[in-house]
Amino acid sequence: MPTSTFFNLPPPKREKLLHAAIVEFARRPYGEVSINRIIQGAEIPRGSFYQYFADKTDLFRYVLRGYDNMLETAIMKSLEACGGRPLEIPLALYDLVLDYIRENWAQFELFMGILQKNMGMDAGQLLSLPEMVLKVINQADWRGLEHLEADERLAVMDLLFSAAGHALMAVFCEKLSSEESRRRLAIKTAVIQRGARYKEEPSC
Amino acid sequence: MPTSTFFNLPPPKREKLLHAAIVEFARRPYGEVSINRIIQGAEIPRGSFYQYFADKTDLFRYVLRGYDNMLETAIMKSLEACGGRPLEIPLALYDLVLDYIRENWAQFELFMGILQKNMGMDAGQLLSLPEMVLKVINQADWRGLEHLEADERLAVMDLLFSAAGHALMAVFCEKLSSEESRRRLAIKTAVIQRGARYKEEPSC
DNA sequence: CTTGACATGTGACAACCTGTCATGTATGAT
DNA sequence: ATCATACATGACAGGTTGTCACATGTCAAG
Repeated sequence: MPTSTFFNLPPPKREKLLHAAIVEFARRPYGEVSINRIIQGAEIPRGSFYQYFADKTDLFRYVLRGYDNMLETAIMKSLEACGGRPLEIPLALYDLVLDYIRENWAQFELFMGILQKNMGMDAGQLLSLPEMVLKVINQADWRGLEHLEADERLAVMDLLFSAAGHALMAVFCEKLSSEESRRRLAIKTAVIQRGARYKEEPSC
Repeated sequence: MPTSTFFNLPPPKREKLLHAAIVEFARRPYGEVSINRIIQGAEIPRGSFYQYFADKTDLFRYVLRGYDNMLETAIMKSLEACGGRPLEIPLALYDLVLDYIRENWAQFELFMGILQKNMGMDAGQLLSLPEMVLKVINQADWRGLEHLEADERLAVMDLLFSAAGHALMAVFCEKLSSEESRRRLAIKTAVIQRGARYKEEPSC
């Protein structure tokens, strides 16, 4: 947690520091992030930085927090966009995020840069995705689906959100075109919906 | 790639260096790995290290490569263990890896430590999992299943392998017990098999 | 043997990094 | 005007990496 001193800072100074930090985190993997470069970017002396943040992880945690709300908003919007139908949510989320990316490219490039460069370090645990998935499950409308136990709902949404995350990451890392990545996500959704069933004797 | 000099090293020396590196990578996140500690552990002078490896990433890549084959073996064994039935493979893999972990704890703790501490940095791209998944798809026996296009097969196995990976990681990070993690993986498998279907008018 | 060409070993070094801390400065209450 | 508290600051110790000039092996040809 940043110190109270940081929050008492005049907003322009605070934001300048934050921006310098975001840029640096987006450009290099965590281990190579240099506080020196950050304070140069923010034009504050070294000592001041440590007045505001305990260390690099403290700053990193704080930076990521800032994106958590954004992601939650996107998820809630996509829940709405597909009328609460749970299986459609991850695809809607994919579209929404990609649209957002195109409009706010600079912003998102930073965010994805941070995720890409640091995922695994801590990012996974810092973004409170698991909680968000639970929230979505509770708010989604499951009535149109054949009955699923709570465990099964969790399983389905876990699979789909994880797939959506991979799909977005693949686009950002330029491993796949956005169309191809969307197509694959759609196939995954469809397969989960239809099921990969073992053959049975005809029963009707 | 390590230099040829490295490969010309007398095996004991080479392995001592490698072991020191593995231990260090397993103990700290990539950015905090200290070449100083590695060369102290291996009892070689600093200059020698740079005669063998271009830098830290070069060493890291090489270390990870060593585990790639191990993983491939495990996957192929699990393919066999479940008689080629594709949907069972990830569960079999989960069991196999967990058994292996219990028997070769020291080895695997290192491996998982490396993955956990560095995943996202590069590990995902270094382990050639995507290729392995393709191989499994080709070798599995899809005849028992209702027809799936090639794309759909890829989608299914992608979902399941990703789920298996998460399941193992959850156990290792002690976020879940091995039983609970296996249970969730089994549910995911079952859901994918059965499908999360929208209700239809009765058709028979 | 001796020479020389080449592969390998070596540690001092510059240049960078982080987190601390003693000291200086502002600000607001009394 | 005094004082306490909050804040600003850069020099510093101790760590890091990658390089490089030089020392030492090794091996084939004269």
